[in-house]
Amino acid sequence: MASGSNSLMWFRKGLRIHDNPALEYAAKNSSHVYPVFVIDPHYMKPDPTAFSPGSKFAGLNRIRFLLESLTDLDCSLKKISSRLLVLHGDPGDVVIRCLKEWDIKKLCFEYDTDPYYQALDRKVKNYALDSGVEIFSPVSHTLFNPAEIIQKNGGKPPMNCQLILKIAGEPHWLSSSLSTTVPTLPPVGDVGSCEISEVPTVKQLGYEDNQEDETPIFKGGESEALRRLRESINDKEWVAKFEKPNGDPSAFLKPATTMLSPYLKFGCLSSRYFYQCLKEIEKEVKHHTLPPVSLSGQLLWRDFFYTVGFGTVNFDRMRNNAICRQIPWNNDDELLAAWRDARTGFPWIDAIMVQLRKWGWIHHLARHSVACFLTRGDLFVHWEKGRDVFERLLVDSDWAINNGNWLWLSCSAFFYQYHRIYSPITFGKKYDPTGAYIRHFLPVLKDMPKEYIYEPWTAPLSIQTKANCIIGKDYPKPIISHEIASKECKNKIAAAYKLYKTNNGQVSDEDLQKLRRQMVDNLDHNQGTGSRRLKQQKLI
DNA sequence: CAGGCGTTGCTGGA
DNA sequence: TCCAGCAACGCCTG
Repeated sequence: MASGSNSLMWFRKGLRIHDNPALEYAAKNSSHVYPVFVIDPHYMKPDPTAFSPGSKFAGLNRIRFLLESLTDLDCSLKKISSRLLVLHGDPGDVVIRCLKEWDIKKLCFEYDTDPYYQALDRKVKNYALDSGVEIFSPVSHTLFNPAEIIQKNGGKPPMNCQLILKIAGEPHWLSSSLSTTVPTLPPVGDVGSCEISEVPTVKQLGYEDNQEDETPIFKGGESEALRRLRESINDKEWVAKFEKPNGDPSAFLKPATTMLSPYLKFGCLSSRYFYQCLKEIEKEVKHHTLPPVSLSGQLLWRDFFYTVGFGTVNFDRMRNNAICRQIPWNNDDELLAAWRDARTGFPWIDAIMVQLRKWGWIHHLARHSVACFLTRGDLFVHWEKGRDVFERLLVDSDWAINNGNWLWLSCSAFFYQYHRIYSPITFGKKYDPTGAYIRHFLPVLKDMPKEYIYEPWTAPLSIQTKANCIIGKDYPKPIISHEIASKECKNKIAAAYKLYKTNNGQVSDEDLQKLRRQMVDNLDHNQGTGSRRLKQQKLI
C-alpha cells in the first residue's frame, strides 16, 4: 500500500484518468494525493461587456463544458477513493500555498506548451525548486514532445505537417499499453485552512443559466469523451475512408467529423490513446486513407500546430512574428461586427456564424469559409480579430491550433495561394443545394425558394414578400459585392507579398501604413467601385 | 535553379 | 462526378 510523502496532482488540461502519467506518478509511493483544480476568477468570472455571454476570455459554452468536465473528473476520482479539490484564486498563488500548507513533496502536472502555462509553470517551478519539492511534468497532451521535434529538426519547428512524421517516426509509446484506469488512489490528506469547494455551477459563477434554444451539443468530461470515441471508431469502414477535405460542412443533423475536438482540447480524451485506437483499425482493414487527410492525420496536424506554436515567438500575432506575412489588414470594426453578429447579408456565412454562437462548434470547412471571408477573401479584416472571436466562441478553441489555422487561412503563414478564395455563395451550395443548413440556422429565410436562398437579394420583391422576408428589412443586404471585394483582396495581398519580397521580409509599421494609403488611392482611382465605396452607398 | 508539390478554389464542360 | 483550364503563391527537393 502507498506509503511515504504527500503529492499534489495539479489538473489544468488533461482532465482524465486514462493515460495520465502525471496522475500515475503522483499515486506512486505517496501516503496522500491531493487532486487539485484551481478556478481562476480572471478566466471564469462573468464579463458583462463582452459581445456574448461568458467571461473576458471564454464564452459560456466553453465554461460550461469545463465545469462538466470537472464534475465528471470528481466523480471518477471518487470511484477510486479520492475526490477533486476545487480551489479559487490565482492558480500560481493557490498552488504555492497548497504546497506549503499540505507539506507536499511531489508536484505533478501535465506539461503544457501554451504561453499562459509556460509563464505560470515557471513561477510555480521556481518556488518548488527553491523549497525542495520534486516536480514531475510529463508531456502527455500531444503525440510527440514539441521541444524534441524542434531539436531534431535543427532547432526550428518543421513548417509542414508531413515533416513531423518523417522527423519523429512513430511515437515511442505506440506499442506500449497506455493505462486506461487507475485502480485506486492514496487518500486525500488533511486540507488544513485551504478553502475547498465543490465544482461550481455556471449559476454559482454568476451566469444566467439560460439554455434556451437548443440543448447543448457537447457534454463535457472524460466519460462522455470515451463514449463518443467508441461511437466514432465503431464504424471501421468510416474511419478507414475518412478524408478530411471531403467532409460536408453543411451537415448538421449528423456532422461529418468525430466532433471530438473539445475533448482533445481539455484532455478529456488522450490524443495518444485516440491515435493508438486509430492505428489499430488501420492495421485491421485492407485499405485506408493516409496522413495528412486520414483521421490519424488529424492528430498529426494537432501536433504540427502545437510544435510551431511552441517554437515561434509571437505566434499569436502578426507583428514581430517571424513566420507571419505582413499584410495591411484594415481596422474596420463595423465589418468585423457584421461578420461576428451574423449580418453580412450572405446567408451561408451568417448561418455558420449563428451555428458557431449556438453550438460552439462548426465544421472545419465552415471555419475556412468564414475565416477566408473575413480576411483575405472579402472583408480584409485583420485575422487577429477573427481569431479572438473564434477563441471566445469555440468550445474546442485551442491556442496553437486556432492561431495556426488563422495564420493559414489568411495566407499569413503555411499557405500562400491567395487567389483560391472560397465563394460565400457557391461553396455552400455545392454541398447543400436546397439550403437546409441555412434554413435551420437562419429561420428568417426558411421560406425563401432554393433558387435564391444563397443570394436572397436577387429575389424579386414578389418572391421576398411571399417568403415573408424582405431583404434590407427582415434580413440584411450583402455588405459587399463578393465579385469586387475578392478582386480587391487579391490585389492587396499581391502588393503586400511584393513588398515583403523586395524588403527581404523586413516590413515596418510605416511600410504597412504606406501600403494602406496606396490602396485607398487605388480605390478612388477606380471611381468608387471599391468595397469601401459600396459600403458607404449601401449598395448590394 | 528549375520543377514538383501543397489536407480542403472556382467555373464550365462532358 | 470527374476533369481541364484558370491563375499563379512559396517551399522543398534534387
